[in-house]
Formats: sequence, structure tokens, C-alpha cells
Amino acid sequence: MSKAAIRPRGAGRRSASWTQDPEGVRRSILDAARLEFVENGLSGARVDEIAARTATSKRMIYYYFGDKEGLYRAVLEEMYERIRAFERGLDLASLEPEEAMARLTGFTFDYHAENPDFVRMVMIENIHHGRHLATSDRIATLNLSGIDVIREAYGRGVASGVFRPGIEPIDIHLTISALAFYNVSNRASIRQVFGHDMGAPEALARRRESAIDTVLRMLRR
Amino acid sequence: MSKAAIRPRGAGRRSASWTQDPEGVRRSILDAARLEFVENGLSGARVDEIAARTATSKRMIYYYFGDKEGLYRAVLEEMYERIRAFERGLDLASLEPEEAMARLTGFTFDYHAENPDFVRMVMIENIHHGRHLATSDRIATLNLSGIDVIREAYGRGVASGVFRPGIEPIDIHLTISALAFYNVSNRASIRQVFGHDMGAPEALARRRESAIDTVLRMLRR
DNA sequence: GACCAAATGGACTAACCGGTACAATTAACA
DNA sequence: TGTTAATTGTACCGGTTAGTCCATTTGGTC
Repeated sequence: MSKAAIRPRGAGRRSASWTQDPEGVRRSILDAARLEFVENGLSGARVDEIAARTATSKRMIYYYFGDKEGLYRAVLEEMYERIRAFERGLDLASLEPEEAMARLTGFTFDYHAENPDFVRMVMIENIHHGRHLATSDRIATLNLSGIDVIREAYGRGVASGVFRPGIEPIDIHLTISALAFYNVSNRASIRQVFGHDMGAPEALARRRESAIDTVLRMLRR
Repeated sequence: MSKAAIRPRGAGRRSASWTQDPEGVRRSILDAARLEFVENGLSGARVDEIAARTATSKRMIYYYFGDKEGLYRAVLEEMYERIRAFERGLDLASLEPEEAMARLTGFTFDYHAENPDFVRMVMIENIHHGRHLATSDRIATLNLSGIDVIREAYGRGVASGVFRPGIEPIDIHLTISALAFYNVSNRASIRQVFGHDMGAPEALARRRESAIDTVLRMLRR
């Protein structure tokens, strides 16, 4: 500190050598940033804190992501890409309509329960009115298509007579999402206000069954 | 600015006189704070901005609320007290069980739709893991009892045979809340990702009916 | 092995922002 | 009317924080 202050700019000692690793550095920054943003939100997150969690320096954050918001956007985009990959991994077309819907609901519920980081990030982005989703090209071309899966299974169910007609696929999706999302997003307030722990294994299991049952009852004749 | 800088501390000109109005000042600060917190979150909110929206000065914020978090907590508490008043205002005991549940769901849905500020504040508080709810005495003695209303109506419904037995009242509450809450909380992300506006009048109306229908189907034999 | 673009480090800064010091005024009440 | 606690205004401060400047090293290419 004392000597550094009188050394000419940028003339400080540095570790003898290092190896370049652009992808590793990028990855390291993104991981650190995810932790920090998910915990503290966009304005609550500290760039210095992210840098500290990283193997590299703050300088690199700005080198690769431009500014704090650019980094935030990158984290957000990656998380949406992951859930999209999850959705594409679902293979429900071969199942009976009821079974397909039950599985979709269960898997969606599980994905949210197992990825609270994703839930928190979506909450944070909604607080910001979806401003960063709106300005993201990667998100624009993402084509989140849980809806297509739903449309297909629901259509088959209506055709075979097990489901009642007249429901919009988007409404099915919203119901499934609401039940899965809320269970994670509002865990803290529910616990404080009702003393009920939605994260407890038995509560979670009961809630999962309830969600599946609720969706099926909503769809049946 | 120029002359002010060389004037002794606190010796600045002030408006000739003023009338004391503690309650008015408090009210004014709380209203300004609600706008700012709800829009920007706890860490995103600026005390100077709140002060600017107020009829009074920043000094008063610290005088009445101690610090930024104290003010945040006061806003949070007031919003929870309001929804509690709403819940107590519901008179469902005189209705048939199905009608009571339908009304409760509809009213809850409407309350959330009409009070996005409340929804946003709860989101923000959940991001903070409910830390401020936990340290609030006013919340601790609040006794949010939508649950009691549910237990009563559900019990009657089971007794009269229209509802199936074995459902926990808290689960009924969670289902209702999830459907009502999600519709407001995730509006922005749903719009960006699916191009669907949950806030549009017709979408809102359809969603409201869907929520009521879903809850009743969940409860019926 | 000379050259150069990409990648990296460390110190530094300007603005911002929560919170405070000091002084003054008001209003209740004896 | 004098006293005093409650209330209010203005200027200011110290720490924090996003972002930058300058220099240096790496590693591919010809």
C-alpha cells in the first residue's frame, strides 16, 4: 500500500507469469456473478465482490462483459438457455395425454425446486420489468416452447375425450408455472407469516402431488 | 451554492416559518418510500430520491424511521396490515362452501391484480429471504388468517359432501395465492418470453375464471 | 525470432449515497 | 410567559463502488 502509492501507474509487481485462458476466465466470472446476482439482485450485487470470488481480476469483468448490466444479462441469458435445454429434453410425445401432463407438471415442479437460483433470477428480472430480457438478442431467439409440448398433449387429450376442450395452452402453462414457481419464490414470506416451511421434504412432496392433481383436474372433463 | 459553502453550519436561510405536522410528514414519507422501494427494491432505492418526492427533507426520514431499512420495514409492515384488513373484511361464513371458496379466490385474485405494489414488495422481501419480516414485531402479531376462513369453509364443504376430505387448509391457501400472485409477479417475464400480456383485460378475466374453476375442481369430490 | 493482437494485472478516480452535525423553530404546558 | 421536549431545515462528510488508465505478458503467425 505505502510503496505502491508512489510507484508509477501500472508498474506494480505482478506474479511472474500466467497462462491465457479466455474461456476459463469467462466461465469463472459467470459463475461468480450468478452467485452474487442471485443473492443480492442487480443493484445489490457488488462488482468487487464478484471479482473477489473469481480467479481473475475486476478488470476482466469489464473486458469481457462491458459493464455490470452486461454481466447481469449474460447470467440471465445462460439461465434461460438452461431451462430451455431442460424443456427440450422432455420427451412426452410418446405418452398418453394424462401421463404426459402429469410428467410435465412434475418435472417443471422439480426443476424449480432444484434450481432456486433460476427462480430468484426471474424474480429479480421481473422486479426490473423484464428490461434486460427485452434487450437481449439471445433471449429473443430462444423460443421457449413448453407451450408446444402442452399444445400437442392437450390436443391429443381433447381428441381422445379425456380432456375438455376450450382451454388455451398458454393458460395451462401459466397454471403449471404458477404452482411450481410460487413454491420456491415465496418460500421465505410464507415461512415468516404462516410458520410453514414449503421447502421441507414432506411439504414439498405433498405440494408436488397437489400440483399434478390440480392440473389434471383442471384438464379433465 | 457559492455563498452557502462559506456560511457556518446550519446557519442557512430557511423559509420564514412552518407548521409542525408529524403525522402528515410520516404519511408523506411512507408514501414516497413505497413508490421508491416498490420500483427499485431495497438496495436500488435512493434515500435522496425518497426525500425529493416528499414534502419534507431527508433529515425527517432518519428522524422518524432511523435508517433506510427501518423505513423499508415500515412500508412492508403497512402493506401487510392492509391485506390483513382486506382479509378480515371478507365475510364468507354466511355463504355456501363452494360459493365461499369461489368468492375467496376471486377476491384474492382481484386484490393482487389491483395492488401490484403489494406483490412487488413481497417479491422484494423474498429476495431478501424474509429477513425484515422476521425482525418485525408488527408482522409477528399480525395473524394473517386467510387460513381460518379457508378451514371453516372447507370444513363445511367436507361435512356437506361437496368437498373431498384430506386436504390441508394451507395447501388450499397456497394454491389460491400462487395463481393470484404469479399472474402479477411474473407479468414482465411472461410478456418478454411468450409475447403474452397477462395484464390485458381479457387475459386477466380469463385467468380469473380459470383460477376460480381450478380451485373448485381441486376441492370437489 | 520479430511482430502484433488478444488477454491480463494493479492502482487509481470521480461520483454517488447513506447517514450526521449543528442550529433553529414550534407548541404544549406549568 | 417562561421552559422544555418535539420537530424541522441545511450543509456537510466519509466510505463505498462502478468503471478506467497504463503497462505488461502471452501466444499465434509469417
